[in-house]
Amino acid sequence: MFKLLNSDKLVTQTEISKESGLSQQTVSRKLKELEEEGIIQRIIIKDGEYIKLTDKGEEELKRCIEDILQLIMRTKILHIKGKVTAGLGEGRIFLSIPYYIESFKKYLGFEPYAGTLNIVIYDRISLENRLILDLAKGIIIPEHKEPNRVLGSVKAFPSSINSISPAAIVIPARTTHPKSVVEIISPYYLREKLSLKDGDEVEIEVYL
Amino acid sequence: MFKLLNSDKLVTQTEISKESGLSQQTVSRKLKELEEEGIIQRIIIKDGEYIKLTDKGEEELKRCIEDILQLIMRTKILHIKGKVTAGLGEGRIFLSIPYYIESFKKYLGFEPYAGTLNIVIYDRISLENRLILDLAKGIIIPEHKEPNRVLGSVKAFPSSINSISPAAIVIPARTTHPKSVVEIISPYYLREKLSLKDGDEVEIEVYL
DNA sequence: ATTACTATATTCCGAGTAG
DNA sequence: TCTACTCGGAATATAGTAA
Repeated sequence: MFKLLNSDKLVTQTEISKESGLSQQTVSRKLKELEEEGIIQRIIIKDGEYIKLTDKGEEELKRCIEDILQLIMRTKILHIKGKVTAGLGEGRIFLSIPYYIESFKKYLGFEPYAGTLNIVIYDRISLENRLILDLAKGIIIPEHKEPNRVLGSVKAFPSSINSISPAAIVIPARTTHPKSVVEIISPYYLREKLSLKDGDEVEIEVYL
Repeated sequence: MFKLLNSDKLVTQTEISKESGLSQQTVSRKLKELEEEGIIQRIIIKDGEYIKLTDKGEEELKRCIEDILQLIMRTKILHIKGKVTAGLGEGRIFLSIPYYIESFKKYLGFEPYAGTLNIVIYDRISLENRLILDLAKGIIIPEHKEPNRVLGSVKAFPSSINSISPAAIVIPARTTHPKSVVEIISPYYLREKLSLKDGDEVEIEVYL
């Protein structure tokens, strides 16, 4: 049932019924209820219907994931692997702003080196774990208003990279990054400390 | 209900009942069912019970998270299958131009092998997914002007091919390709690495 | 084909209560 | 106190159809 729910494709209740093991009638009723609750939006035409999650629906599902995470994250460690890449860095801008440097020191306990290490993710598991970071709590460095600009909030996750710590994945609240890139800060110049060059694979352990 | 489920603390069904809004009787029955299904493990004593998720339970919950992620992911995974074909490659031209090689390294995190793998799509679903790529953001390798020529921008999507990654689908901004062909780059010589010959079917996972 | 209504069948919940 | 049973009523699912 779920898999077909956020499709931009035309689906029929019979298809959903087969996939979910429920009857077509139950699917009909459930979809109607979900629509009435504002979880999904439907366009019904002669040959079937188009179904889309609403923002509210997305929020609810994110809450579900958070609840589940609370449960299974006794292990509290996620693994993300990827390859070192240049550029793409919004993070290095943060590292030139005293407010963020002070905040990292205060919230993470270390003074960050003046640049970030950018990692491109290319496998499904790591990508999923990266998406979980969007939903997980993390350490929030709060928004900071200055006379002529607003410094947006940043979420950070204490991590180790190739077994070196401390380090942290930082995710700006407003990012233009694709979800397949993460930025690491650390007190060390990691490229040197780990002898990394573009394309080298690294393994990140993220502590939730 | 959930929050108390993985506790190493002693909990009573009345507590869970209050937290979940269900009756103590229902909690009793549900816990019994979960235990019989092997999702949780319980130690019941006079003052309450200790409840722990089993490995199976944890797996099931992880599957739930994956399902939900599939639904809400802006970063979606698309599947495209097709058959290996020779020629048609505009891509191999890119791979002889240093600017593109450097850019692929920078934006994708790997140094591409000097040739592309061309895939012909022949089924409706894959074709639809291919068309979605035209609309999706992807990773843009920007246009580059040189004294005597302009190197057009290229859109890339991190992918895996027959579970081998890293790899990327590359789509030139100005292409003469039909929409039913995609070009893959990778650090590997994929034909050899995957023992492919013309006409072999491959499955591509694309990360949006 | 579709989606969805109505009436019947099944499942589920919780009050009372036992152990 | 605990957990867990029985059982009647409520909620939910399906079969048969309508539109």
